[in-house]
Amino acid sequence: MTKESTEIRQEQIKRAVLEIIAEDGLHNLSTRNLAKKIGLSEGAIFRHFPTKRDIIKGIMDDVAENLIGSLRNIALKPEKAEDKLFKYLCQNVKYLKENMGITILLFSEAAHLGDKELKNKLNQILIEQKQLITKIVKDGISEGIWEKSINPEDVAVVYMGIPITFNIEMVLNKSGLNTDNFCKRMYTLILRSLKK
Amino acid sequence: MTKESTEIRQEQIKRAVLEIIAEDGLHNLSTRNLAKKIGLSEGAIFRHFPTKRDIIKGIMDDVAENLIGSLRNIALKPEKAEDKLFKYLCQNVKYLKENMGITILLFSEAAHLGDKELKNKLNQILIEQKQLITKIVKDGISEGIWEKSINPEDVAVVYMGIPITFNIEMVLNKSGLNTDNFCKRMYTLILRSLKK
DNA sequence: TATTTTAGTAAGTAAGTACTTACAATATTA
DNA sequence: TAATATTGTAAGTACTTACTTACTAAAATA
Repeated sequence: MTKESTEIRQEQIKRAVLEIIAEDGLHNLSTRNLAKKIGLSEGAIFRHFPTKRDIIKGIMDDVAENLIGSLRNIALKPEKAEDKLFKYLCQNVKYLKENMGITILLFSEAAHLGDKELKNKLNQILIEQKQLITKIVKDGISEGIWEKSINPEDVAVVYMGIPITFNIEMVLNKSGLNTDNFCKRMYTLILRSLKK
Repeated sequence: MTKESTEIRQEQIKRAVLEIIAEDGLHNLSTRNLAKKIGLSEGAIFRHFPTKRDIIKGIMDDVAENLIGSLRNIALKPEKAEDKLFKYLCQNVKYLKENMGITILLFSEAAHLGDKELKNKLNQILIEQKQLITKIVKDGISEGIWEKSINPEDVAVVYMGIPITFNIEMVLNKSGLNTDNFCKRMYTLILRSLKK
């Protein structure tokens, strides 16, 4: 066995978690299968992560950094709100498509409700996403292009459902839903409810 | 121990499943806890259901009958599309609120992907819901009150996200989200994207 | 009332879980 | 090169899981 640093192994383990979920389903996510996937013994897993929960925690932190980070970039740039909304939605959908396992993992953790720390992490991810959308909507209203009587937070709630529904559909009938089209179509609809 | 018929026990067991999920989380849904909740021995559970999966299957059939049944009633009635849309949304949200455990159960099963039959059952539930919404939108377009260039199926996708998001929020921060208000606010937004 | 069917129990089973332990091989550093 | 820190393994732990078995008590029926 070639020896690798903990850093590399941690990345391999987190990647393997998402692969197992996407390919074989969450019920196959055991430390045994995890080790098999990477080609390590089960004990080696625990050399690099103290518990299985810490692996999940690590993945959640990645989401907070990568997905939320890129969304934040889009939402806070000094661009036209309309363009930001479009880019935001597309980036969101794209990330979920490329990391299919993540959504399943996140919401399953929410469903299991076992761990308050994980629950809070997920909650914060969702809250920030909603805040960013709310911001974009407010920007558009300030620009004068969108109806000012609209409640930006309600728009955020409706928006949030779109990537989630997208992901559920992908999980249920792995049809090759066209991301580009999906993104544009949803954008068109949301825009209709925003415009004056 | 008083003896009860299989019919009664089956209902008790299904109800107990939802209670356990809503109160203690999905990770506490074991046949052991199930039996304890009802006050039976674990073996007795298997007198009335051949496997644990069959219990879940039974609950899914209930959803198909009760929720989808009532939604179908609303969607197919000869009423104004606007009124139907509102009632549909409210009924949907109300059902999820009263049967909190159900959504968690359904999507967790989707996430676990273990059983193709369960997956198909869930898929059909979602497909029919989308079809009903699509129908209402088409009705509104026929009535001439809604923009005919809109794709009714896209509206259905956006719509579907709303009850799901609602439920996720409920699970995550059991705040007493006002159902009436929630329903009206979301309705207002969707209506904006539909109107000419 | 006697018999048969049904619903219950206690105790077990095999398989799976996350995680540990004692030790060995490999890098890194002195 | 020798000492040390690090990463690996095989085997085992205690526990939980869905489900079974052998038997018993209570209804329903003849």
